[in-house]
Amino acid sequence: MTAFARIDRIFSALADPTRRAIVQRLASGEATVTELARPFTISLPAISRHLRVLEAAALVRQERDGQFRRCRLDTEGLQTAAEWLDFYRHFWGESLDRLDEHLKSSVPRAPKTKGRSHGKYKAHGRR
Amino acid sequence: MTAFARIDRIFSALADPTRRAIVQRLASGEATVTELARPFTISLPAISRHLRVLEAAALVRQERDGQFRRCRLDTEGLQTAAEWLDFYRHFWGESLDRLDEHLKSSVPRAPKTKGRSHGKYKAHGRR
DNA sequence: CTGTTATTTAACCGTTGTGTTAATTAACGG
DNA sequence: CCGTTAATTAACACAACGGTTAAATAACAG
Repeated sequence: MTAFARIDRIFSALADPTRRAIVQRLASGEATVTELARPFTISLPAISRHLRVLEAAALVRQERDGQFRRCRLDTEGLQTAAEWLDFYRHFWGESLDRLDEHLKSSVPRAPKTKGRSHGKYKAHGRR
Repeated sequence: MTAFARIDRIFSALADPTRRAIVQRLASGEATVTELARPFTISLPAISRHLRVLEAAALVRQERDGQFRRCRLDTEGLQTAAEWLDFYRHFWGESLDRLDEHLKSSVPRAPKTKGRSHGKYKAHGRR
């Protein structure tokens, strides 16, 4: 699986409020699917599918336990997302420094960044 | 604006690959809308709307500059998202410790977390 | 003024996501 | 076995999303 696909799944998964609530709930300990569903008004199948999305994003792991299915947080997804955010957050910090340098060297405005060598690329994976 | 709404906008915004690409691009410096659109195959109006979404999420700030509109990263959104992730990531770490303690005190399995006092709540904001 | 460039607004449309209910599979308990 | 509980699969409805093109707005340049 490509790094892009992983990031995409993680942020798509976290975009849904119900799924974020599930992550929050699981942060305080494991739970079965039915237990997870209880506080919500939505149906069990809906929760079940949310869990599959979370699992595909490496945000949740499920483990069969007889009749039950115990769900736990999977740190990997959270970690990956946090790294993505931090990377661009810090990158931005650095470029601020570079911008500062620029201003100090008496250049009236930052370069227009025109004529870059980006190859045209499509809007990536469908959604 | 509630904290929940802010988080929701941020993760919804980051769920789209085009919007993440814009964030990435802006990490290396400001750009106008047309400049941002260039590497993509999608139309300018599409980019324009993506930018409004990013702005509403405090991930991008726009500033009029005559005929142009200069776009820059807004650290606030990235920061907020990173904090959200870290909070639950660390919370999970702590509860692992608590789980460990539990196991060491010869309890066969972690408590079932039944009969919690969660009030039933709906699936929050529409999408 | 007039034309050109930059960007947004409006109207529309196909796809995807999320919810539902009904039916199915799996495991337990008498 | 049989009934019950846990969870998933299937089939469907509907809102929201992200794309498009055409038209509008804004600022600049002759």
